[in-house]
Amino acid sequence: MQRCCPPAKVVETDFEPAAGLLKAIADPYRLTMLATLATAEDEVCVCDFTDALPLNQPTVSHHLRILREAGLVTCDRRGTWVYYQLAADARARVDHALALVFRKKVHA
Amino acid sequence: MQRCCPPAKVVETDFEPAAGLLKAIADPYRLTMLATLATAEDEVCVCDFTDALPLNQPTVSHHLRILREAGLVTCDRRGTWVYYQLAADARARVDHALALVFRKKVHA
DNA sequence: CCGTTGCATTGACATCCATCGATGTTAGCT
DNA sequence: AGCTAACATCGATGGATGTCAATGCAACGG
Repeated sequence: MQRCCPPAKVVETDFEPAAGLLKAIADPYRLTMLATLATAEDEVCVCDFTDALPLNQPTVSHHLRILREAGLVTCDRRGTWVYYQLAADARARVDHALALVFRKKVHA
Repeated sequence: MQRCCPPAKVVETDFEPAAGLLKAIADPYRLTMLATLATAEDEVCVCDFTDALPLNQPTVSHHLRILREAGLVTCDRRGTWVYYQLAADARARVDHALALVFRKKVHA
């Protein structure tokens, strides 16, 4: 039987970091949080999320923690309240991860 | 006690579709497959993946199915072999989902 | 102080997901 | 037809993930 094809070369890049970043984003509530922070162009208090989302407070805190640990948001406690902000390079980091994936073949 | 802040407005967009698309991508092996298809700029045989990845054949098939159902790749059976190709609008669909999230406030 | 309020953390549970062995299906070869 | 090869599907299993009640902790007000 013939070969199936000219043996294609599977890329060997380590996509673990990129996958981790995308995993942190791949949730409707976390996307809502990111979008809110992006459109606000400013800090947003945690209570705004707990008020607006159909989630209990611990769950909101959980999602915010994931975004925080992914480096996509930063938080700042002032008094009793905690304010979240979109990390300056959040969009850039995601774009970079995608560029790593979708880049075309490099022509010599 | 004072209010925490001028009540920020949480966006009400439905991010389920976007999250679904990102979830389909948020895996290192699936990113590897997409990157391979992108750099190949051509079809890639399933056997190339089963050869190159440390996964059994059913697992490779599983990941390809997820990408297929997300509309990110297409497949074409020719004889015994099945060739996968990056969907033409794959990159655009992901970019659109991200644009939905990271768009700044619309100034009236 | 003491009670309250806002948020984080813990522990438990249910569900989803990645992986693989076994089996099914389709195509080619003799 | 019978055999083999390539890929898909099924079923089971272990690990990851989303959710919430209970608890902890820090900051304010009385």
